[in-house]
Amino acid sequence: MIADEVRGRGRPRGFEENEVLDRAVRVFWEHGFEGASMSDLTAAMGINKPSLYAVFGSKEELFRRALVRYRDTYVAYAPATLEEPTAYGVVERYLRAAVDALTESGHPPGCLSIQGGLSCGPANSGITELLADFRAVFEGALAQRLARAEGEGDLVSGTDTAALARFVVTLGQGLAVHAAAGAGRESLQASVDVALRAVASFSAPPQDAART
Amino acid sequence: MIADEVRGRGRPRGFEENEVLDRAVRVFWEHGFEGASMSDLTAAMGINKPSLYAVFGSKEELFRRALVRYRDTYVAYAPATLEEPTAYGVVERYLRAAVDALTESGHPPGCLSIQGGLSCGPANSGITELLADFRAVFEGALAQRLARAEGEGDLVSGTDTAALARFVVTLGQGLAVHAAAGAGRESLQASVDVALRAVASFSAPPQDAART
DNA sequence: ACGCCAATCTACCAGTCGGTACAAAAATCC
DNA sequence: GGATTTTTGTACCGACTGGTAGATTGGCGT
Repeated sequence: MIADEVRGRGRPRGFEENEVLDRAVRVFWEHGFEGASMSDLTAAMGINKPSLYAVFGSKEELFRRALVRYRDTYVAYAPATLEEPTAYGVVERYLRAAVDALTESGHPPGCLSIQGGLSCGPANSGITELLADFRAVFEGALAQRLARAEGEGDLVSGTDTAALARFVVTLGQGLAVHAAAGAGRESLQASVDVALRAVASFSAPPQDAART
Repeated sequence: MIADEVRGRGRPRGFEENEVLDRAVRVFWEHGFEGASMSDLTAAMGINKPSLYAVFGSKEELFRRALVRYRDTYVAYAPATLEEPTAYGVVERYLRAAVDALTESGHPPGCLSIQGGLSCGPANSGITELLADFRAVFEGALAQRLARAEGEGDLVSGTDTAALARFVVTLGQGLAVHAAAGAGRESLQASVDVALRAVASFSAPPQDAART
């Protein structure tokens, strides 16, 4: 029995937390941490500053909350791709899904973890690190998945799986940069076509047709 | 006879234009357009604001000047790579040189055209576009070079050279993102190793061993 | 040596930044 | 129906933003 709506004792809130957080995500996504002012944020969220500070504490904490919300809402596809049975399948599904997500209509193009604050002023360098750590999480998970694939004989023995994982996420980040600059979905998918050739060159041939 | 030092009639300048511009490049490179305040800039450049405004006009114009200076100083290697005789050679040299430049000690890691302002506040969206255009220039030149390579039989006939060019610059931008986050040179070069496999798969076999 | 003129310095501008004090408003508990 | 408790709205805080006015400095041509 989870009762998160505790029937408070004072005046009830006039907004839902995730709802206003979603709006904050959009503003940060579009303008970055420093480019989004508190006025922009409160205007988009439809609440006043005191309410915002009462719930989220500070601009930086709001951003951290928004980043988590962004992950759960918009990047849930990424870990799911790791469940594909083959390494090639994982990479293909991830890159295809990434391009679709980066160019989906209905939200800003690109990726919050890139747009949010690749570089910040001296006071906000913590944001840059936060985002770098955020991106590193999936790279680590992908590297593990590809290492497993090599162990399973799914990638040719001796494959540098860490380099392959880094290649994939590096391309993914480049795709995010390009998407944010307005590149179309088809042209990005064409880049993915090229990248998949590299991945294919590491994929072990089907077991029933092993060479030698 | 070019006399750019006109021996002025009033008090001579106490600084050299390119010298202070170089310092501005570094500040923008590290903190981005919005993250770099005029105080940061003047402090690093060693001049006062009125001097700065007298020479450069505004923060945005200073950034435009800094970007040109950056291109001439730090990205001169890029167009030079197009002179390699083969498409594979062009791409390999470009990506290798890019990684070296992105991770070179003595200046901030990464690339000004990415760090400078991937996203900006509503007032400075012009900076974002300026940088996107800046990046697009090399992509266009590379696409042309690869198209020429296909015509010369250097790439297999029917190769989507535009997609290949986009793939290469997309990876390059991903490398810049990774480098800015502190990735090491070796690990980035390992990613390039992977990427080159894709490029190799488009390279026509040596003429003296043409198939069929 | 004097006047000219551009470059420099100090001090300042209005506007915005992130963040808050305080009182009115709206719900529950007794 | 108070008294209590929490949220909301307004109005404000000092600090800093990009950008400038005006007096001063210093090297040149004459």
